[in-house]
Amino acid sequence: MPSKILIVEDEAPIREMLAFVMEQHGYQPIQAGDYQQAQEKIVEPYPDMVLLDWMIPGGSGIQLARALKSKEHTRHIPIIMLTARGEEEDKIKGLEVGADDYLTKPFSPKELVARMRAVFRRVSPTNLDEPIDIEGLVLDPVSHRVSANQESLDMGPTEFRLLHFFMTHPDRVYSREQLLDHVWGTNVYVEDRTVDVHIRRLRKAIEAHGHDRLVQTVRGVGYRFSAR
Amino acid sequence: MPSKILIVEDEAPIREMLAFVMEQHGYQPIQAGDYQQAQEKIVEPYPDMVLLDWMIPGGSGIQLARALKSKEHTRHIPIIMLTARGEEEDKIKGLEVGADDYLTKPFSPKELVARMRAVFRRVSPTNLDEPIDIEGLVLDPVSHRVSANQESLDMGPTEFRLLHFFMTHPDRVYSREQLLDHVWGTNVYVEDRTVDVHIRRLRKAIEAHGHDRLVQTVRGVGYRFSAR
DNA sequence: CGTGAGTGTGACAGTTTTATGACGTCACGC
DNA sequence: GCGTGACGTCATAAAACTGTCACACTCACG
Repeated sequence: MPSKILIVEDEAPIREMLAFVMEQHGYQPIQAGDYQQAQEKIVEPYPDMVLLDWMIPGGSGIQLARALKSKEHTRHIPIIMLTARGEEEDKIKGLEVGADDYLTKPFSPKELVARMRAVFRRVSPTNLDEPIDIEGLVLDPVSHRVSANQESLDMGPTEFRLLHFFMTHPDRVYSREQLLDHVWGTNVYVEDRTVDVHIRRLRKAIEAHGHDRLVQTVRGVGYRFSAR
Repeated sequence: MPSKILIVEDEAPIREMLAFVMEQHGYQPIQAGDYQQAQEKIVEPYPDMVLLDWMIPGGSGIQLARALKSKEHTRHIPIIMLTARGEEEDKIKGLEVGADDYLTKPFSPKELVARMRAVFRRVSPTNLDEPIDIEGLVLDPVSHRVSANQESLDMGPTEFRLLHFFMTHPDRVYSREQLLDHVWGTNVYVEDRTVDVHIRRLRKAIEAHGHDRLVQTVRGVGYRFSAR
């Protein structure tokens, strides 16, 4: 799941460089050259992090940070400030306003990415995931493993996600489209019938243990996961 | 059985808040405002976990952590450090001393509880300095040696740390990034793929004894150490 | 019984991800 | 200065996974 990173930086070359670095590391950059643009980009789907140049024209970064941190829906979005050397006071102010970290220019891409990782790690709550057990079929999100009778089952990543979705949403019929949305993610274009194939693979993976009945076909509608 | 949680925090309001949160979640809070008090509270019945503010007057948190981890009866008690923003080095030190996790203030009660659960889950089985034996593969943290069938195995320092981390955190997937954080340390910038190479070297070091299955690849996610 | 729509299956070719061997560098002890 | 061992990075080989098809099979209904 590529994270959306909003880059607020008025100097185009630097902005482009940042965007490039983001792409290199699997993030999805969104660029804004000034306060105005930034405001416009902060709409759903919200960015997962903001890289905020402190000195953007048309309003200081502090305003944007404050605006972000004061609204319910954007409060949680972490902000990394980018400051020029020696703007110590700004750093302090920035942290007070709610920035989560800062970097002093010039910085290396490596350092930036490392900081981003650290911030992400810090702000994202730990998984509470407990193992899910349905009819002896156990899915443990922590070890990322499915097992039955102490034996681990082998399956591909997609099958795992599919099963995970099913086990957390049992006893309910989902159309192929809904499954695509939930398991594959929105904005992924794939044939409906692809779901069938993965259902098949999932069944195959768990059938050896007599659990294939758990995945049920509802003709004309979709699939359901249920212990009956 | 409510778990006793020792809260070591000098700022009374924060301490009270923590105690309140603990009660809300069914834990039994024990409060200490400084090092001295904390020492006094660490008697039978021992607390089941310590929330330790790093900057307590009358002795730094590190001392308390070290004291706890050096005594037989308290060695196993997990410690969660509470640090102020930006004390990166302290975190590292804290983890070295034996803290099990850390939280950066300010943090949400939700996050705290989540971390606590995670730590409980993680630390429950293993002790710190005792040799760890998994499937005949024995790691002695004290002598810094690994052996299988009385034969000691040869591996580089990084592989040893990696194996040590794995053996103390089995049955859990870790992404390459997480492994870098835990084994290489934060603020070290190396490529994700470097982990692969060390996994390779680790496997090679232990495979001669039929233990290579212990290190498992979880495609698209990372690696896991598990006896299956 | 036919029929047609809806599903199950096995195969396949393209991609993505991981395993592996090699290489240059660096720190250290001789 | 010279080996030596450990590291991180690369290029390439090897696996594993994916989305689609074509075709077999089922089921509901006339």
